[in-house]
Amino acid sequence: MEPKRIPRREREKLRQREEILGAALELFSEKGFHNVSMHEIAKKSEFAIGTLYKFFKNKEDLYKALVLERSDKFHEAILKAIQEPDDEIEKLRKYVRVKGQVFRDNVSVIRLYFAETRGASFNITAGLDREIRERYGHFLENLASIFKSGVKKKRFMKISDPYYLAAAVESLTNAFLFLWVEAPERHPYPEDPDTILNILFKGLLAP
Amino acid sequence: MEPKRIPRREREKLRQREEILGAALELFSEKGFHNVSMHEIAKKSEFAIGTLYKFFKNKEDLYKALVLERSDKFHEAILKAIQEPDDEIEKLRKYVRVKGQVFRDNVSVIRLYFAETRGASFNITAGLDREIRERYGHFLENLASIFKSGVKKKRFMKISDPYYLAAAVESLTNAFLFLWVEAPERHPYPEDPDTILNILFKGLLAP
DNA sequence: ATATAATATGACGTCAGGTTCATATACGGC
DNA sequence: GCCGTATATGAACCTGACGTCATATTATAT
Repeated sequence: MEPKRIPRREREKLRQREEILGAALELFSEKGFHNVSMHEIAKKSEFAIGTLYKFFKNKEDLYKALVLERSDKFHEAILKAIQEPDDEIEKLRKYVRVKGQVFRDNVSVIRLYFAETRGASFNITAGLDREIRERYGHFLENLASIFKSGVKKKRFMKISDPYYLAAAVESLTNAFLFLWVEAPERHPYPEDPDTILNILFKGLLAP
Repeated sequence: MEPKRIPRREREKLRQREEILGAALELFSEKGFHNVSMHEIAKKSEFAIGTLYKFFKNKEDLYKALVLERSDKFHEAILKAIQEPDDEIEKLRKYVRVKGQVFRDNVSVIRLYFAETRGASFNITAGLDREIRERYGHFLENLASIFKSGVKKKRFMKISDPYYLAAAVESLTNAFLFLWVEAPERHPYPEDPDTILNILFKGLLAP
């Protein structure tokens, strides 16, 4: 009966690390990389500056760890969720629903996510850029496979390349999330995933 | 017969201002606001630092002028283009085509545009943020009106709120532009606008 | 309880970069 | 060609933020 695999000391360290990253996330997501100082992060997380440098070799390293770990967790959650249903349509619905859920629960991570997947990745000097894009590419491939199998099973019409369709749902949901972040009351993220998906599912052109 | 309304001196000044903004655009679009120094801009534009401060009261002011003026020009070009055709479908096609055109001709402005409309607008300390979003909002309203009249004329099915449809085409085209910027050879921005629009026009679900 | 090792602290050195301003240069009228 | 005004210049100044390291504090072992 050993619930704690990791030595007490190590666990404490991890907790501290997490504490720092949490404070950093709030600050970065609100003000961006360059408008947050290590002093601020130290103060918010209630550690001394020197301590931060125990965990991360510099500011960029801290940021990189933060973005990578959080976006990994986030992609994992979504990928896991869409593994489950068998039906492609249900997969898409679940994707839309879970993405909304995850974002709702981690509002501050959204800004970082947008900041790093769209545009302004020059926030940081290279490096992170490449890694993030690679993972994002994998994520899209994964989404694309839904469309591929959907087309194969003749459930979906072949209206475009699966990869482009993946990019399309991604950007479509992002658009709704974006509207929501901007004006939560005016544009709530829809409860019913079909509110978003119908834009894809149904044809716009009158027959 | 007075082709030059503006005194020679003034014209010269404007030319200089444009020169500075041009150099700044290239630098900012490549490295982002905080990774570009006034010294760099001065050097690239071949003016003394002091001269920059003749035109702009500080770095933020310069950036703000740049982003606002360029994105205005850009929105104007697109709006003007979609005024012309009468048919809603043609309006959308023209929109997709012209947006691609404008972006192709001003690659460096893309990154700024993405950086400021999506995410990372915390690049700068407030102010710009609000103005950009307002203009972006207007732009979307304008797009939305296409869908509104399309539905009214029974050319379009009422698959979603016009404003959301506007956000959808916007994000859809952005997705393609994004792919293009990332890998121009692998994902060229489509010549035929319907390659993009079919995702909207045709229904994904098999009947 | 004491000694020793491990860890945490934050004052300070250093330096990059935004902004200023005294000086130099160009311009225009006489 | 000369003088006064307007404009351009870039060296120097100054703020602020990163990262270090000598010291203090806490934990562990005996």
